[in-house]
Amino acid sequence: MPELPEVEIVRQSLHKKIKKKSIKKVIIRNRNLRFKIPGDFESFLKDKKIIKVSRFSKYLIIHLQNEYYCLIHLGMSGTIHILDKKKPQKFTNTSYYHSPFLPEKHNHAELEFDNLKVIYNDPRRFGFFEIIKNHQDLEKRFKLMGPEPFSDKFNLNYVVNYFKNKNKDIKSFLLDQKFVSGIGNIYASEILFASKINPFKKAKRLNKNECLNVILNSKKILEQAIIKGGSSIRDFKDITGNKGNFQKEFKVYQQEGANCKRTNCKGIIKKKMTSNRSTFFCVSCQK
DNA sequence: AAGAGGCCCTGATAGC
DNA sequence: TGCTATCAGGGCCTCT
Repeated sequence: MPELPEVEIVRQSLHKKIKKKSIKKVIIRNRNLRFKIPGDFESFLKDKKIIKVSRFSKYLIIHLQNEYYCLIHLGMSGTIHILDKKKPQKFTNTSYYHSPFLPEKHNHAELEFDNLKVIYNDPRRFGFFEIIKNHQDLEKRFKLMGPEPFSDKFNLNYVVNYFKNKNKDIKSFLLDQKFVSGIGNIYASEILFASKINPFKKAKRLNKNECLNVILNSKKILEQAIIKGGSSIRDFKDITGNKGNFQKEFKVYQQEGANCKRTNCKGIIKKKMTSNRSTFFCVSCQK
């Protein structure tokens, strides 16, 4: 669910809250996430100081002392909540769409600090944790993935070469983390609308200019989403914390049946399901 | 080897 | 009311 912009919003507030603090206690209530949390997970974190929280793609990276790293992937439904023990009534909500109240169920993991608790909640359990024990392994871990849209590596040469002879449709490539990292189902549709490209066009059929538009719009839309605090498509009516606003900017996502927002376009927004995922696009101006 | 599709899981909502 | 079906922002695995 959370794509790069949402994970970045979580990162920013998490970093502010826990940097330079030491983990006093680790509680795992349910080890059965996307991947099983190993039995020695707690010992890697306990009594370690947080250097900083960074991010690659949709992964949060908690930098621990001694070059240890704890990766967190939120999957589809993972959220992170911070409970301030000094003000037990109030939650700082680093998730971008839940209500400010801590959910009662599915709080699978807790990191306790002196006056603070970080709680990982994930109903569907598609998220996961991963411990990485040195800097080289961290680099290796993300080397297998494509560049982020913001990276200089995500340029015209890279994309044009990558798409040669590729018979898969362009939308699938935007979701393919080996091609580009951080884009998910919402922003893929939005990027292709902005680029006036039909999501089901085969990648090898894209000309240079279309490739360039995909590159530029990927950067632009993700940047704007971060500035707007991410997208909150569910449950955001009661948020007092970091409420996202980018969902107000959706041009096609969840806009099935609406008129195309492009001036002078008379098209209708259509939704198409392929392999259980929805794609939204204008039938008229996306060629 | 690339590409299509199934599957992991729970919850919210729609339709009968 | 209570059942069933469908869909949700991800990504790994298997089959062809």
